[in-house]
Amino acid sequence: MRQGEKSVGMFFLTSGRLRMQRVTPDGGMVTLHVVRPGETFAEASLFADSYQCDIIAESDAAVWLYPKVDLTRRLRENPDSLWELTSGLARSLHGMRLRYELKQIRSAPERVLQYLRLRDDGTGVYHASGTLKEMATELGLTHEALYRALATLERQKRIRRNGGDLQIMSNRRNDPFQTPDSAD
Amino acid sequence: MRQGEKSVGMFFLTSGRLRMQRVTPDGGMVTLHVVRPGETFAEASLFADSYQCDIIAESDAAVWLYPKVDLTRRLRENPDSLWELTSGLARSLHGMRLRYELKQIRSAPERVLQYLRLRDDGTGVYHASGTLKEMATELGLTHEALYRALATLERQKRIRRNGGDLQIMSNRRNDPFQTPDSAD
DNA sequence: CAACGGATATGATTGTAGTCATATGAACAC
DNA sequence: GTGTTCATATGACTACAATCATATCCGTTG
Repeated sequence: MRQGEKSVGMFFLTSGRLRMQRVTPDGGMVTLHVVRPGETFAEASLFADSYQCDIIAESDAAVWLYPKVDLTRRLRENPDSLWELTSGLARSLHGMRLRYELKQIRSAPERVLQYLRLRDDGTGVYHASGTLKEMATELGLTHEALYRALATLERQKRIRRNGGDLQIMSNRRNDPFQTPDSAD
Repeated sequence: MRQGEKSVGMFFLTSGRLRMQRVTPDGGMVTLHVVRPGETFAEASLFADSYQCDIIAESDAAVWLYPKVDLTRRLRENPDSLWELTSGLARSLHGMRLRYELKQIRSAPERVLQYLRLRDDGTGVYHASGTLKEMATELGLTHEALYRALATLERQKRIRRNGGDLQIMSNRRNDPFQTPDSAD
């Protein structure tokens, strides 16, 4: 899909990897976003007449297309579906903010720990879905850095590992039953 | 505002700085998002009954509240306003993706250049609105790193500076008036 | 079985952004 | 005029993630 083409609708990526990029006036190339499976993209096409960027498949990829005309009609006729789209966008936005904030953390061990905390469902156990390499990519680290970070955290007894499971070790300081933690 | 409290609505920050954070089950603290002036936040509160995080004012701050009940009523009665909210979210999402992608670039000079390219309106001139320090914050760099990056880019003749203006120097390959610069 | 590829791991080295210190210039107060 | 504050700038040093190399373990395939 090319910059300036008429927008046909919104997409959902089922497999592969896409790169959204733009040619800048000075002739340079800027990557706007890398799309990974499970993501919707080009949502803005619903509100604009043409795409403002190129989309390149970095590998064989499969997408669903939500054709603009169908989708807008459906959204107009059925307010609930629009509501659903909106809440989906709000969720995505929240997710992006989380990922962004995670990247503000420079130290690899800290970043990994916060990542695990975000995924903590209360049990404190994170069962690595997929490989550590994938987790490294998601964290924006090289896999080597992730291995080292996990080793460091384990050495510091801040996490425990068995097999693919990662368990955060409690942080509570004076706890028998939890004292209010100095919150920054 | 505290984790678990009943959600009262969505906010818009006019001044100050807020930190959205969450206490994790292990007693640790995770920053979810730092809100800066001009941003809306807690959009998800429209779709949930309670806030899932604390919001702390890091300085004196002023916000507008869009009360949930009023807003939802208005959005239900007036589909156009819902449409507007949705497109706003899509735009915010796009903006976050840009910022995220920018952070993937590790080299400070490259990051700065891409940032300028994103802001290129075609003239190739970026008039620094605000200080360079603010720009550094937005780029996720220290101000020292930004000063050095700008100096480097200027030395490499990839940008030009006069006063507060930053101009990207052309990169075009087949430009008769320009030596082909190995781009990327 | 051996051979291969991939994930996991760790060691050695390097590049570079962060950190701390310091200097200059402009704006402003008194 | 002097003092204060802030943005801008640069130098010195450090920390640490990336990079490259190497090794082990495992599952698959022939």
